[in-house]
Amino acid sequence: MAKRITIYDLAKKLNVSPATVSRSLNDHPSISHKTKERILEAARSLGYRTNKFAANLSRQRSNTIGIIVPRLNSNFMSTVLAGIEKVANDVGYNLIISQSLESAEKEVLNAKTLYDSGVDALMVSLANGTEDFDHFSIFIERKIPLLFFDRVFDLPNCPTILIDNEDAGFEATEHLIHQGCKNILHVAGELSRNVYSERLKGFKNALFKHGLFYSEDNLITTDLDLNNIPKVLDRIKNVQPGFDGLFVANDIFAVNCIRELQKEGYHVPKDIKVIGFNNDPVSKIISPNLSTIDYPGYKMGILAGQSIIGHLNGNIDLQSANQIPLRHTLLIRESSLNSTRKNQKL
Amino acid sequence: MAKRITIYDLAKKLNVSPATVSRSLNDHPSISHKTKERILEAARSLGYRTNKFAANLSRQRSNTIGIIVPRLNSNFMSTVLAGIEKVANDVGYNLIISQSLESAEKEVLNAKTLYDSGVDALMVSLANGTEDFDHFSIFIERKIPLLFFDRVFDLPNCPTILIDNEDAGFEATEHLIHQGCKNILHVAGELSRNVYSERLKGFKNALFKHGLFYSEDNLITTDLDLNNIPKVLDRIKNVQPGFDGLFVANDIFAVNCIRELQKEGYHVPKDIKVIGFNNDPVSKIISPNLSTIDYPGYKMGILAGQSIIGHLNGNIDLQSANQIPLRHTLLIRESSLNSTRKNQKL
DNA sequence: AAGATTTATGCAATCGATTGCGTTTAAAAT
DNA sequence: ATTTTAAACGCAATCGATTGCATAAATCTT
Repeated sequence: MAKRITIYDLAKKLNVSPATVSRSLNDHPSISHKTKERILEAARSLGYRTNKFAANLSRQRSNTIGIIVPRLNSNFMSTVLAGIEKVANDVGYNLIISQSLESAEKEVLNAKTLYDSGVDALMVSLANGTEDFDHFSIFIERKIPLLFFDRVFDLPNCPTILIDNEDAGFEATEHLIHQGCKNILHVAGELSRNVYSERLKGFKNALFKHGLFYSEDNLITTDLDLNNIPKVLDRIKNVQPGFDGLFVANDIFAVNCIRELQKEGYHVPKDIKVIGFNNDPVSKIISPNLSTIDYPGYKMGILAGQSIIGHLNGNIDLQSANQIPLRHTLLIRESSLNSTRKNQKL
Repeated sequence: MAKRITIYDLAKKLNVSPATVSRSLNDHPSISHKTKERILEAARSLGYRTNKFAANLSRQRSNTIGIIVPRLNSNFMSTVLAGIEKVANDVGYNLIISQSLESAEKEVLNAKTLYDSGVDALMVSLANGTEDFDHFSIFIERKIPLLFFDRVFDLPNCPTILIDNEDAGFEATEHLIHQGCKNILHVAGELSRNVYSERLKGFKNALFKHGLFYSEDNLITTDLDLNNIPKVLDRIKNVQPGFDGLFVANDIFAVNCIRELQKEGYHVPKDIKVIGFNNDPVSKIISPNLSTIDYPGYKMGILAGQSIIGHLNGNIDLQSANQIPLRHTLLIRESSLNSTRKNQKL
């Protein structure tokens, strides 16, 4: 109905200058308490709302943080986002979220759009397909804070937030070994991404440490899409000597493997012990419950948010710590346990 | 490094007016092909990027859509968002996503912020706590397209996208009845939200149609947070005659109920048949597989996105259809089946 | 070749808020 | 009462792109 009201309208109505109105609205010290009150009151009653386009243009910032993730609809990712949104929202920042759908081209496009949109900072979890990083250089040149989380890449001055995937992979594998596994199959994601290559490293290290043999047979790399399950089953059924352990880089994939294995008559953990990664809610739903690595997504989001906002506010405190590590936890559940006396009920 | 370059820089360098540059960049018809080429080329080589603050201010729109959801980190919601993001991104719109965390106050705040941010449209799935809708009126006054999805409210001229929850609830319940259930417990969400109240309606209708008795004992309303599971278990253990059916308004809650029931020695579906809602991935992981209602989240996102973009572009085609219905599907799986000869393996 | 059209471009106002600097007014100092 | 100092406020430029209208250049008519 009524036109949108501006500081000029307020100024005219109250016989002051637009500058005074602006300063009042922003609680500038050099405005008397009285006039501030008057102006705030008028603004309230007339339903004034600041025009962010103008404000942004003027002060060259948007109070907006851009985010690029591979996909929104994964439990882990949406949990991280929830964490980021929480802290961002608390300090008055908006989030523009876009997904690369694992495509490098889309990631490039998204980065451009977000740059154009004038985001004050950018947070990225890399697509599987991403090979080069030129699309981020404009952010670096323009000193726009850039942060990677989970699927990271080391760029100068860009904080990264992640767990020690190598160590986690090591722990997971060693746990299986402790449970008696001698021949373990590792299902990894795209090795171009740190999270998967690191976990694989840990896997190999553990095998090596315990004198177990590693060959190509012990590894399947995939994009972890569920239609790759048959590949895993084939491998398990056809490779001799048979596998007694399975370490999957992702819980969703792991539980689906278990279901398929069960359909084929395998008994988990008796015939083959399984451990996943992420502590996705499904891990507690599957029977037997899935052992896994807890990967604190929400906390990661919180930390990522705090770090970037620290940057934006010029707090040099934590930012010097360019690598922010997060603690993972090995969760031992039924799917990996050596069934000695564990067979009564569950 | 170098300052950000503007149309004025381009204009000066090419000896044309900023207006010409602007028009070229926007492929305005009244610019000759030749100069357009020159300008585009220069823009490219100098790395010109449009300043959206200025553009937005000038043309009073942002190419941005605001979204408020209860929470990001639910499989259903993030799937819907993925769908919205897909279509929005394809036509050059950005998404600002915020979560209300089921709090009415936060929803109000988010709405204000998004309004201030100058979103061209707003899409909302309501918080449990929301009771009044004044925070949306400014959008309506300003003719900013407003759309509700999933958790909706009927406001004049606001499209809503949802499935027929009443019908779905009815089907789910009737299915249990067909499987022989005589005494069904329904676990509902907050009845202030359409999705849950409608499902309850369907539940009651089905009972009524089949001559089954309904009392308060047959209903538990909760916020569907998992720490309410004990309530459900208590009810099931203590009410006589015992329940032989369980209809839960949400798969996650349902599968956790099943797990707990199993721990207490109940056999699903023999002792009690269970059906959920949403077709969350976990429904296929739980053993026995959970019967449920398929709720096409991704498609909902796509439709919601298309609808709002249709509005923004002035396509009156589908928008007159203010209620966009989505088809749900009853998925019959093991958790609800009358186990006649179904007991061999699974 | 002069006028009528059409095609290309430029001028300048506009979008609304911010902010450095200068000016006025009020309070404090002497 | 006069000068200093500080507190309040206004002026006007600025941020960068858009766009209605006017004008100049090119093309077409006859």
